[in-house]
Amino acid sequence: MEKIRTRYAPSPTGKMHVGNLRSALYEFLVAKHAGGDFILRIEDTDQERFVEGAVDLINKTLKLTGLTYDEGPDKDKGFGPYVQSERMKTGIYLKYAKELIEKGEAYYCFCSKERLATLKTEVVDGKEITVYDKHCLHLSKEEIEKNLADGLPYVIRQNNPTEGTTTFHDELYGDITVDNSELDDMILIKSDGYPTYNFANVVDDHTMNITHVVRGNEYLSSSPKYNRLYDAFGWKIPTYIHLPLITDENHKKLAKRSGHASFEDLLNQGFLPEAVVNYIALLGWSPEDNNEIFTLDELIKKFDYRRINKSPAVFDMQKLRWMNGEYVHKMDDDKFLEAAMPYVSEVIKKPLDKKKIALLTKSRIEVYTDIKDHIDFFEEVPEYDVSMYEHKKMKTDVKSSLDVINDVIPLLENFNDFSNDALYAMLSEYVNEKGYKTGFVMWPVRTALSGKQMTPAGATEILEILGKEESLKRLKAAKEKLEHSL
RNA sequence: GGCUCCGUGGUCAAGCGGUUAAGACAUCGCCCUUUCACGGCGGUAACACGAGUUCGAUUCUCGUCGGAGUCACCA
Repeated sequence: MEKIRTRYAPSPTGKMHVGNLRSALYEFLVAKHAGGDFILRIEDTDQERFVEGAVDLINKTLKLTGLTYDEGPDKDKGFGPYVQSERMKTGIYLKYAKELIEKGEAYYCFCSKERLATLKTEVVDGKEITVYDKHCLHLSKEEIEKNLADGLPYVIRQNNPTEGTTTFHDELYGDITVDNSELDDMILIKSDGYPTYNFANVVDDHTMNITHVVRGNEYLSSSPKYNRLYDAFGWKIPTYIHLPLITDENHKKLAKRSGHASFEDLLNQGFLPEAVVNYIALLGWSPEDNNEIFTLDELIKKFDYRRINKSPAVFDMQKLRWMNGEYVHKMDDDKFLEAAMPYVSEVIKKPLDKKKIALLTKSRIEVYTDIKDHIDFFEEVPEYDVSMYEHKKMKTDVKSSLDVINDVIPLLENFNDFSNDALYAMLSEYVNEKGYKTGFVMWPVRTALSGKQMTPAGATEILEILGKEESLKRLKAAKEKLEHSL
């Protein structure tokens, strides 16, 4: 059996959104599951949309996500055949386009923008729909020669039939048949000499021996045109696997232009690359078993493209957050600290044990950016209302809280071992003596220390971290606050 | 609008003629508890509709409706 070769063929026009990444992932998985090769090809034939640095970003993203390619642009060895603008310098696209002209499958077109504008157009949903009228197909040989000799700008168009049908096969969607009358004479070579995606992609996929073309299903309707190209050349048609689209919450295709989250944005929001990859793998595909969490290696083993779903999937930030949390919770403490410390340092300026504070948040956060809200009270007690001392379950109110705090302050003043265990033991003793319930004491103490309803640690842990001096300062402030309110 | 594709809970998603229609996220309740979270247990919630095929349709066929994609010298 031939070796499977897939490619990821992004255009360097900006950030990578999750739809792009998902395509790359599946292309990678289709190849790797079968022990094949995964190739990166940069499609930069649109000079106007080219964005500086986009290629680096693509490389960085693939590296971060572990989608390493077997062949692709290499800074050291030059971009070679893996960047279309470089590839074009060899004249490969024009050569093949001319071959098509000789076969009658393509033709020169000298139509000006002005003439094109006079063509019958229909406006639907704000989009202009124009069908080329094959005007230049009927130019005589002499006219073409003369135009070319005069240096008139031209494009090369595919010559598609107007009758009959074309059928192509997709591994997921089955046979798809389209009336040839739907196939317009798309441009193969632009007037600036660059090939269009439509043409370059066919020439490149063939010459690079791509066996499985895996791409988003927005290409489903143009695939028949590509197949006519393959047939015209007498080339073997690749296996097609069109992927269901990933949409936003409004069920619209994810797109860079609409400002949808890019992989970079997610990273900046505190998401882990592994979690993002894991999550998007599940958008349109599911394994045979019920597992949802797996490494890239496990994915490679399990991935069977026949289990890819055909219907579009909504990108659900909430589930991504959950999944990211799964990864964070399972992380080694050291690894967690490395990533979390910057977020902690951003809020904690006092000389507190930042590592200890960071670790408190590990089981509570889903993404790193959640850290801030959990720990800001360590730096400073926020404004809060005394009603926070009232808790039905703990059976506490303002009065009882003041009593407890009045008791606790001298206890702490005469206590020097500010470690969690010792503090807890000491306060438990007080609780027992008084015949209280634990929460009856801990709730007001914790509230006084934090000014928050929820904290990542219990009262005694907070005491330990804050230390004796700061803790007493806060308790006394709370005492005053409570007295004032009575 | 033409063409193409899609249609199981709010979301992801099993299912591939006979099931009490899985599971996950979210949501709700309970337990655990030094608050919250984690964890554990449980609840609410779905086969778009109409014909046909069949002893029997979520599953096959057709139609309707709904959604999306595409119709560029963008990819």
